[in-house]
Amino acid sequence: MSKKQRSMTIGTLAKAAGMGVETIRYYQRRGLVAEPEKPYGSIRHYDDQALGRLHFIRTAQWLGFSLDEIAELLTLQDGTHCNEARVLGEQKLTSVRQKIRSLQGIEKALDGLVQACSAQRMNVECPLIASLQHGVVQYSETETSGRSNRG
Amino acid sequence: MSKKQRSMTIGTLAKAAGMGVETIRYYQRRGLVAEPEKPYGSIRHYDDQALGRLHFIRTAQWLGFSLDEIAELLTLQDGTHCNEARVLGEQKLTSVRQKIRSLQGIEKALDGLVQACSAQRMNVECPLIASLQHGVVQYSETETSGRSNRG
DNA sequence: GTTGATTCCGTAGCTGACTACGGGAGTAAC
DNA sequence: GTTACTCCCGTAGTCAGCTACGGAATCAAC
Ligand SMILES: [Zn+2]
Ligand SMILES: [Zn+2]
Ligand SMILES: [Zn+2]
Ligand SMILES: [Zn+2]
Repeated sequence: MSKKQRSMTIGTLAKAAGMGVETIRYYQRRGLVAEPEKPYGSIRHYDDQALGRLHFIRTAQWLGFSLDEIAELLTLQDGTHCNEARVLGEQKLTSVRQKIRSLQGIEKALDGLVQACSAQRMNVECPLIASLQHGVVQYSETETSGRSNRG
Repeated sequence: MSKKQRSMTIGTLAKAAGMGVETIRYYQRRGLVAEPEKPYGSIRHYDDQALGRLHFIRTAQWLGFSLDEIAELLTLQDGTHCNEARVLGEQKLTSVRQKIRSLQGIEKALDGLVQACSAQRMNVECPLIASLQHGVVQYSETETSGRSNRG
């Protein structure tokens, strides 16, 4: 109880949520947040519930969920769908861990190259460049299957 | 010495490099690989050097370099620019480590949520959803400043 | 010497998550 | 009551890195 129900314009809401007005409109178009009724010859007004939804979206996004996935999460909002939510969370967790592993492989490889670079003193070739040319880097490129790391 | 200088069409080259023809053409447009002369009324031919360049690109890409950065790396190809190459490598290494750290923060948060989800037995609310709504997750969101994880 | 795949070339489309533009209507400050 | 911001709304542009399309020319197989 005692929820202060202040009413905001979209600009105020955007500022409160730390995002741009256009972003909110975009979410509305995507169906992620509702567009409140517009009083005749006036302007739409938003309440704290709308702000909560934007928070939800931002946090879920930070956790790696796409907007499509967030739309799915939002259908579980009543909190009675623990199993479904947990499954989505677990899937995301798996993919995050995979990303971490593949980035760690890359880190190892890059670190090796940079160190070789620092160490070379009499060689003509730069070991880093040479490795890119002759493919000395290996470290389990496997799962990322080609170009890595993004997505 | 003893470099077999077989001559390939773009299709063969693409197959050898494990990428599509269109990708190679795209790299040509971007200036990452050269387009060999086209004999009058004939077809372009590619050699092992071209293949090497594609390998270079793919490996560098796997290491997290963008095509623009790869273009820069390619100007250092003669191997006499160790310092420049090393600096680029170090920068990339830094950004990779940053990504890993922020993903680890996310992993921790997600793991916590999933575990809370699994543990709840008598509560009405799903803890994962509730956290997204009320913002219980914190774990140093700092450096990624907003939506995370991508880029 | 005909069929069927490849090459060539320019241009256009895709994904995801925004971001910008333009022009009219509404609102707030002074 | 005028100025200056903000809202509304539809459409279009951005970024990276491809991927697809279409129609002619060329090549490889039989
Ligand atoms: Zn359910
Ligand atoms: Zn749950
Ligand atoms: Zn130099
Ligand atoms: Zn070097």
